[in-house]
Amino acid sequence: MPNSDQARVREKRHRMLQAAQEVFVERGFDAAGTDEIARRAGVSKGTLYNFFDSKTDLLLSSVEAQLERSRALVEAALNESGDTPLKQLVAGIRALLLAVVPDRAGPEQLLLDQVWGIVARDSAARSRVFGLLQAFFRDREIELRVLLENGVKAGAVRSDIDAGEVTLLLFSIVHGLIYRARFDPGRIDPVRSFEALFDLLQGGLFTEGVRA
Amino acid sequence: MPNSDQARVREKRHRMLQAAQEVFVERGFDAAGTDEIARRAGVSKGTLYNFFDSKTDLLLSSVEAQLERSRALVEAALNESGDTPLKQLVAGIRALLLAVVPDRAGPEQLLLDQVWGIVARDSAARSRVFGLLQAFFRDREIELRVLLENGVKAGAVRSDIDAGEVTLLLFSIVHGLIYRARFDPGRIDPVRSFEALFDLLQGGLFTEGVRA
Amino acid sequence: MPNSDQARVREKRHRMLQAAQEVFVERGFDAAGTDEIARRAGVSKGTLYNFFDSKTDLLLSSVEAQLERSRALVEAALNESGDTPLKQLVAGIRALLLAVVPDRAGPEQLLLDQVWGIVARDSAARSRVFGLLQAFFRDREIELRVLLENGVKAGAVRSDIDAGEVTLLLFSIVHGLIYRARFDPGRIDPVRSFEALFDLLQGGLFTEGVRA
Amino acid sequence: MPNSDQARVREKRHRMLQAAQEVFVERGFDAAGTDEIARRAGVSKGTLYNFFDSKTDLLLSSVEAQLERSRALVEAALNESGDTPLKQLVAGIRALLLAVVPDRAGPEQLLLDQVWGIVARDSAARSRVFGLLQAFFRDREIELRVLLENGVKAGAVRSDIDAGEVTLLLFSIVHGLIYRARFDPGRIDPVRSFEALFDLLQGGLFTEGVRA
DNA sequence: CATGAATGAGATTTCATTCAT
DNA sequence: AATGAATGAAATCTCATTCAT
Repeated sequence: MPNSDQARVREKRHRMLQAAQEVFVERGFDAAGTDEIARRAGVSKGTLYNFFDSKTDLLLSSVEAQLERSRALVEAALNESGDTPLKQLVAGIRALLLAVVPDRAGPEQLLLDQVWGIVARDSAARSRVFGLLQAFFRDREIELRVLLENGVKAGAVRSDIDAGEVTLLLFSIVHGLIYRARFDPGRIDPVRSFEALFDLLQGGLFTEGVRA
Repeated sequence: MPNSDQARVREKRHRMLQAAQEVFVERGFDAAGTDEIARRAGVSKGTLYNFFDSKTDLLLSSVEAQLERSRALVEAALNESGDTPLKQLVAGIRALLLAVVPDRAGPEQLLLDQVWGIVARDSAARSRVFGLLQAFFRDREIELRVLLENGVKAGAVRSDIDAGEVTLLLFSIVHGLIYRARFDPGRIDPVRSFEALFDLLQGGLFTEGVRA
Repeated sequence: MPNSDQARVREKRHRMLQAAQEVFVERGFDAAGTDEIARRAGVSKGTLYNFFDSKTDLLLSSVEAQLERSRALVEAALNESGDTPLKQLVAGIRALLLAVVPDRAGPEQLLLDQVWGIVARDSAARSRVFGLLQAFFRDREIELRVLLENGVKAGAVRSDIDAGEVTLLLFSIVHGLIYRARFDPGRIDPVRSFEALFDLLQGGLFTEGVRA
Repeated sequence: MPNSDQARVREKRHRMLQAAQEVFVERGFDAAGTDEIARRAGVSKGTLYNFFDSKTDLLLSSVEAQLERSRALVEAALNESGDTPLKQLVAGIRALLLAVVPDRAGPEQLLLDQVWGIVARDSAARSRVFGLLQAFFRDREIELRVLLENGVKAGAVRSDIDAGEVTLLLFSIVHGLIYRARFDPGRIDPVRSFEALFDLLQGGLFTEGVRA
């Protein structure tokens, strides 16, 4: 039954990544022990190292898996979003935000925090994680820039803008609000702030209403 | 000469923080050794521990010192900035950006990266570092919100906005561009993007030109 | 075809011993991995353990196989050697030397090196390997002592000697030159030194010429 | 009291080497644990690693110390030996033999066994240990060759010999007898065999009696 | 106050061996 | 008989922190 074997292997790998993610987020990368990860995954340490080269590989593979989940969430949101380019655009940005805000999407979003301490000391890890993040955000940007351009064509977005530049700024606000909310959660609610942003842009950047 | 003694002590403390900062940025917090920090500072490890409680304390104290330097830079920029509220506002935001972008302000700005691995495992550190960052950014926001409100009074800024909200969004863009530029430096130039933002806001948020 | 089966089994066993020998010599016993041995032999690790009880057994069996090869080399040399007892004696000693000097007989002769680290910690292994070596060298000594005694009878060797004692000393020189050449290869050439020994013994121990 | 400090440091280093030597000989290099070495030396593992770079360094430093002890033993024997070159020569060779035969000089002489497994996998260790052994035996050879040459001048040694060659052969017998006695201790007594060698050489190589 | 030798808990990773298929 | 994934004990080495001098 090679088919069932493959499924079991995939499931085991998934369990290990899941456990790793949890422990990394709870304890931080360096304080996380491979012992605990293996125990939570229900495998031996040896098996852990059969699947992953090192603890660092385990972290970066977890990041990879998490980005894939976020991608799927945004994709689903885009498919379900409204019928005008502007509604789709707003839905897409909101989905991205919801997919990566720890308060909403769950603590596993804090996994990315753990890479910054690694990239300072490990150039191979730096290359890999930077590549992953670049690819993820460039793909998301392309999706949304298309929607923005459609909005321009439909007359729903100011036509004298540089769509790429605006997309980047919108994404930066996503990044920035999330970053800020991390250490100032009592004051900053990224989702609420984003609603306010849409209101602000309406009449400026946007020529028609964007609130649901 | 107690005066000279005090100066010598302060200078020694400064040297230790400087050395710590360098090593933390070069190697990452966990890989950084107190041995090397002490050696670079020209003191013994015992002395290091007379001044700081722990390696974590050393990191957080370094962060504190760096935020103070950034604060001074922004203050200086505001004092030298133009004579209209809008020019002052733009100068202030630009100064903040320049003060905290690693590419411009130097690699020591990467110090903050090292904090995220710590806060996951040490709640006391989390409280302290979050407090520092909250205070720093709230103070900067207050300064700039005042300028924005002056801009409203002077008719240079749209009057139907929530100044606090807009300030937060402008700051978020600062955060977000810096965050993004870290892992996508070939594509993102935060300073250039900010100039583009001002152009975009002109005619929308701003009612008059903001470029120098 | 049970006959062909037996041959296949023997050949497989041979391949495993060959691979083990190579890896032990290249990496040292403890650094050698059963994974690599199995891979080089073209079998699975499970098969390896069907043929051999443990990694130690694999090493000692390799030693055994190598001693058998050396025995065959010496036997062949004796059969082909000259017609006088003295010529046969010299040929036999030279053959032994050539069969066990790593520089001439190949690096597999270094296999025995790996044994000394094992015998310190494993008394069962010690018994087995000491037994193998004792048997090998006693057999060789008996062969050569007979030749020496024949030489005495033929008047080619001083008659007032203890043949057993002299044989032992000649063998010790073989051992010693090989041992020394291992760590001082630039200075010691065991084969050349042995020729010099024969010259020296001529006129003393031997009463007639021994050089070919 | 820097003087007393130095002495304490030296004594501590000595204790660590002593403990290491014991454990290496008892268990073999790879099976020896740094934990046990530290415990027997009465220091912590950290201290062990303050003095020695690695377990391998600890082994090679132990070998170095042991060679120095052997050197001192031979030197003392030479100083106390008889008044004729021949007596000194025989005393020197006997002292060397007694200094390095495990049965007589103690089990620590088995330390050298442990290096052969290391040199196969560690070229830096190989260089170092080969250098140590080369230096030790070359120095001993020089000492004894001088005595042999003095014996020639005094007419006590055959004058048509190559003193270097003969020295090497005598040393090889030392090596070889020790090697052989290791795995065939019931049959080989190196000291007795050496006495027999002197008897054999008398009248051949030596022109006068050498037994005390 | 300063020093730096000593500590020892703790972490990652390896690898011989087993056994279900 | 053959396979190779899984095991998990074990081992070296590091490093923040202390404290006697």
